[in-house]
This record gives sequence, C-alpha cells and structure tokens, in this order.
Amino acid sequence: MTVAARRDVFQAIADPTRRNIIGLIAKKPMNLNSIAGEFDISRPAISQHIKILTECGLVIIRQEGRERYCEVQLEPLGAVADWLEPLRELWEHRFGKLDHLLGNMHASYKNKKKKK
Amino acid sequence: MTVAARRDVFQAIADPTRRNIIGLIAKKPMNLNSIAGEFDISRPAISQHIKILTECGLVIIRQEGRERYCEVQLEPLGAVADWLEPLRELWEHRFGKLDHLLGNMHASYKNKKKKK
DNA sequence: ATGTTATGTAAGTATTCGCTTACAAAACTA
DNA sequence: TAGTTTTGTAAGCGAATACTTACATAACAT
Repeated sequence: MTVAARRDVFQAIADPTRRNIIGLIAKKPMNLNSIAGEFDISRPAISQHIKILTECGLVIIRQEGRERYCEVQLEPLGAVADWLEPLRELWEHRFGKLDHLLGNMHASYKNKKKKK
Repeated sequence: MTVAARRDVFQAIADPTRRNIIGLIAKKPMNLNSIAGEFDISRPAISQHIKILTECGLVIIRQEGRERYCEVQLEPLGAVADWLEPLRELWEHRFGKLDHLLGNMHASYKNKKKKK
C-alpha cells in the first residue's frame, strides 16, 4: 500500500539535510514552507527531500487546504536499528556470543601461523 | 596520518554492498580476495569499498605478508545509534523522554490559554 | 631467477545526487 | 473577480557514486 519502501531507508538517512528534517519535524509536524525556512537551501530542494522521505515511508503528508503538513513516521528506522543491533555488542565491548566466536577464530588463526 | 579524509559513517553504510561486507567480516576477519569472492562484483570494486570503510574508521587493515586482513572496528556506528536513540521511542510508541518533551510543550501551550 | 598471488590505483563510463531556476496548479484573500 | 500563497515538478548542471578494465607493485613459491 502507501508507497511501500520503494526507496532504501539507509540511503534516505545518508543525507545530513534529510536527517535534520527528520529531527525537526519529529518534534512537531510542519508544513513545507516552514521546514524550508529552517534551511539555507531552496524550497524546491526541501520539497525533493520530503519526497524521498515519503517514498521510503519516513514521512507522511497531511493535507490541510493548500498546506501540506509533514510528520514523521519512523517505523522504517527499525530496519536500521535491526541491522545495528547484533553489531552493537561488538563496538560496546559487551562480550556476548559473537565475541566468543571471534575469540575462537583468532585462536585457531594464530595456531595455524607457522613460526620459523 | 590518522585517517585524513573523514568520511560520514551514514554515507558509508548507505551502500548495501558495504553493509554486507561489514556483516561478513564482523564474524571473521578476511583478506580482500576472500571478501571479493563472496560478491558478484570485481575485486577492485571491493577494494574501493574497503577503502571507504577504512576512511570512516569502520574497518582496519592488518597486513600479513602480501595479504591484508580486514576487520571491523565498529565504534563509528555509535554515531548512528546515537542519532537513532531519541527517535526510537517515537516509532516504538514507548513514551519516554521525547514524549515528555512533547507533552510539556503541549502543557505550556494549554497553560497559556487556560491559566492566566 | 621466473612465475604466481594479493593487492592498490588509474582511467573511463553510466548513473545518481543535490541543488538551482522557472513555471504551473491549486487554494486561500481582498 | 483578481491577486497572493503554498506547493509540485520539469529542466539543467556540476559533483559524486559504483562500477569496469588495465596496469603496477610487492610478497611468496618453485
């Protein structure tokens, strides 16, 4: 339905302006002109960013007269969180199963190295 | 020379091949040829992806003779997690800090109208 | 030594990105 | 009615992406 993930959410949040837009309207839905007023780029540029964000489901538009209120719909970020989750214990050094696995592999690698 | 060109980690993980590379060598450090063997693109293409990943600090290279073992160094992903964190409760509908903020804003708005 | 392996890097290319200006279509206001 | 506001979208452009092939170099094997 509703424009289901034609666009990759990872690619959508790669742009810093789009991340700023999300941060902005997460606090409060805004119409397009107001959003554009917060940035140094042109209104059509913002419009194009909003389009990308709606195409990946991160923003939904609520039409009110001639204004279009943009509000966040952040469920697609779950895909990012899900990708991050199993990697997290690696960089946080909270040693779980993955670290055990790595430890074992390191050991066997070292054993295979020959000494002369 | 400590990684001159600081690359944006959001941009680095925007590419699905690079995410797959990270997922692959997170389990076990691999040399470049082995990594390339797991993908359908050319070896130089993988080499360029690895370069990007090292430039943003997500991968470090351990040279062993003529081989270069690539292993993950995932701390930079903390920046992604940190950006995600305050938004998370929004899409998970677990009403915490951000909701509190929104609630407060709403409350003060109400106070302006009702209480004189 | 010769040859093979593992790799980096240059050059070229097609595509995408992020932006601009210009224009058009609705929806309000006077 | 006419004019203003809010917005989408097309066209164009420079820069960045993601590849490719071709070649170069260093480490290993024979």
